[in-house]
Amino acid sequence: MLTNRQLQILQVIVDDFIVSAQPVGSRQISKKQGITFSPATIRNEMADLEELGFLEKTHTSSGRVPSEKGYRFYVDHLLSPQGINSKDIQQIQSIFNDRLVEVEHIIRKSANILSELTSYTSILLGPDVQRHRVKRFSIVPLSSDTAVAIIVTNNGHVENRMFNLPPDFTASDLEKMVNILNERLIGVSLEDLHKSLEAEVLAVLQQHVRSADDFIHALVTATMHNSESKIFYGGKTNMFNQPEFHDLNKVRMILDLMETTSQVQSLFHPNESGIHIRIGSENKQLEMENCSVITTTYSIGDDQQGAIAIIGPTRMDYKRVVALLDIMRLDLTQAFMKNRSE
Amino acid sequence: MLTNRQLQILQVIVDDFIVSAQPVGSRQISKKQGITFSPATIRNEMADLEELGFLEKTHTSSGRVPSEKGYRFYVDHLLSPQGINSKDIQQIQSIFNDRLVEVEHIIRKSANILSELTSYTSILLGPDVQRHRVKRFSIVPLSSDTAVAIIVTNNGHVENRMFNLPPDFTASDLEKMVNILNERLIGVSLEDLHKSLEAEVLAVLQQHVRSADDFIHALVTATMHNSESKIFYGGKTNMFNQPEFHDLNKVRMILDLMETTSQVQSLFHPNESGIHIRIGSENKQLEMENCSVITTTYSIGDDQQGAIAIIGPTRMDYKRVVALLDIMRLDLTQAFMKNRSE
DNA sequence: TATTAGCACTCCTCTTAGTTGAGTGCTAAC
DNA sequence: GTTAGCACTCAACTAAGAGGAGTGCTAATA
Repeated sequence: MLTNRQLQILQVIVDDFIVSAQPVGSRQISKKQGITFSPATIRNEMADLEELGFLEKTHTSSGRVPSEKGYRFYVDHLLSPQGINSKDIQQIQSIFNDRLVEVEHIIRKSANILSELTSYTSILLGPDVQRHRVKRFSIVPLSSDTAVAIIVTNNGHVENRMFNLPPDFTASDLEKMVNILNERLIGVSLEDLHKSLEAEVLAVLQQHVRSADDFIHALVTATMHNSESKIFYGGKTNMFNQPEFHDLNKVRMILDLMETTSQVQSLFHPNESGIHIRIGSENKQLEMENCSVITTTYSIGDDQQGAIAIIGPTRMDYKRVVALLDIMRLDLTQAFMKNRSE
Repeated sequence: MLTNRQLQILQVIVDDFIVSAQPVGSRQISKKQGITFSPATIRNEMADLEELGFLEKTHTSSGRVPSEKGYRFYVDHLLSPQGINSKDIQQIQSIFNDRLVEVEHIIRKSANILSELTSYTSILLGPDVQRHRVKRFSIVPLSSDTAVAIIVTNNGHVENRMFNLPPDFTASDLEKMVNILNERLIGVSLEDLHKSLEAEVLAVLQQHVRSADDFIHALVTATMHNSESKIFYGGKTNMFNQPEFHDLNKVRMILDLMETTSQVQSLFHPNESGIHIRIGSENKQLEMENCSVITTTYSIGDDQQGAIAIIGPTRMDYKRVVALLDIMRLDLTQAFMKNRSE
């Protein structure tokens, strides 16, 4: 159990290091407001805190730097909620000024504003298209041998894909096919679609329409392929500002990670509400060992969910980011609720 | 006019510097195959070439480095066409193995392979959607007050956008509207669409349908907004490999430029066929003063055009990149022709 | 007993000086 | 016209020393 004084010192060190990025010395701490004891006392306490694993030194005679355990403790126990500047709140509100209908635009704008306000990198996940339900199928023939299949979902998302028509395919075949699809598949979620297509619809189709296989195949790949939710980035190069990322290799690894959809997806914890903080090696990705990732989710009507992540150095301004994410999450959720009931 | 010997020396220097990234000295040149004269002679020639502006020194007693003028001359007069490794050709061909129907997949794959083969950054522009023609309109109502408008183009591209339905809008209104749109606008190109909508269709619509303005507005913004052709990147972080980009600021500026659609668009010269090379400050963007950009175009059926750009340091392997782009351009053009006539 | 002043010690950082080596320009000989 | 020779330049590296921020420990103090 830490004493009050130790808590106080740990807090000062983390707070100071977050803004200065420099090891914090005892003299420096003693000059802080609220600190009533001498540098020597602080040195003793720091030695204890180091022994307990909350602090580290960069070399034998340097000041102290928070360890991952130190950040973790800070985040869990010392994070007093912070108010956000009214100017910043205004900027967030400006996302919703335009009365945009499209989910995508709102999310894109949110990503940019979040990265601007935090000066870190933001990643926003759009709604998980897989859980949308089919609202309407249609097929538009383009030429004698190609056509494009279109699926509209209940949330207004549109998936489409071109496919080849078999040579003996007629307009009436097409019409029959569309009718069958619309009869059978309305309300099926996209994630279940390929099952339904193959199990239920294929047999019926084959009875009424010649060579339906190609079409079913195209439809299956169309819905399989775009399985991931869309990803929006803000401030991709913001990390260049951080002194800990003056190493080209680190930056490169993180940028490369962000180009890999699967890696980005795994930064999030779907189905967990609230705000989550992963510090340094708590992240599963090796590339992220110098980063902290703060994530949260927001809802987009129904049971649809989106997610937000902020990526910064472990020396991140947790207080501010948590506060901003909290506002953002609520505002987005609210905006999409209003949208729906309009 | 340069003497043969000067040409020879300039060529050796550029060729050498392209692979080594180190200033080239007279002794080093004298050891190259085909060089029969002594370092002292070479030094004299180099002094002349420097006076003529083709070479530069990094400091008074360093070897020589090509100037921009030197690269320009090299590119214009010394670029012997290079054969490409059969393994590389095979890799390019692999793009077309899958017999993909979708233009987008082919282009995406091409971007990746180009960046891999060159170890530079590649940017591919997809077809200019603005020149597609309307094939079919449809509107799918989602709820009592929202609907999604869908435009399918002759090339199988699908644009869509949600909009709000006026409160007194009925299903028959919707049907009428769609019919009118399909009667009047089939065959209109997307770039002319908003004109046609406002000039021709709006009046007709207003006669038959209540409060059509909102819808027209949504349709106009839908087609305006996605006006740019899609951009695909390959090897965004490849430039980290180049020693000239060990400076964080340079890399950052270029990465930021690549996030700005308008800036990226202006790298290209639409409507100019063949291969174009911009060296260093020949690029209009200040961020690109250390880069060379090689661009070309390919055709996607009809009069549709796509474009390719490779971005690397001015010390780029022009020979190889030009050869690769040439193959790529032809293969893409051919692939899309085959696709259409299938 | 808890706190603190004092002091020796550590180690990073910055500066200066010296060495090495690759490369040049110029001159004079071939 | 070409080339060998030589003095000179300058970046890059190494070594040594000064300065300074900060620590840990000891002993004095409240």
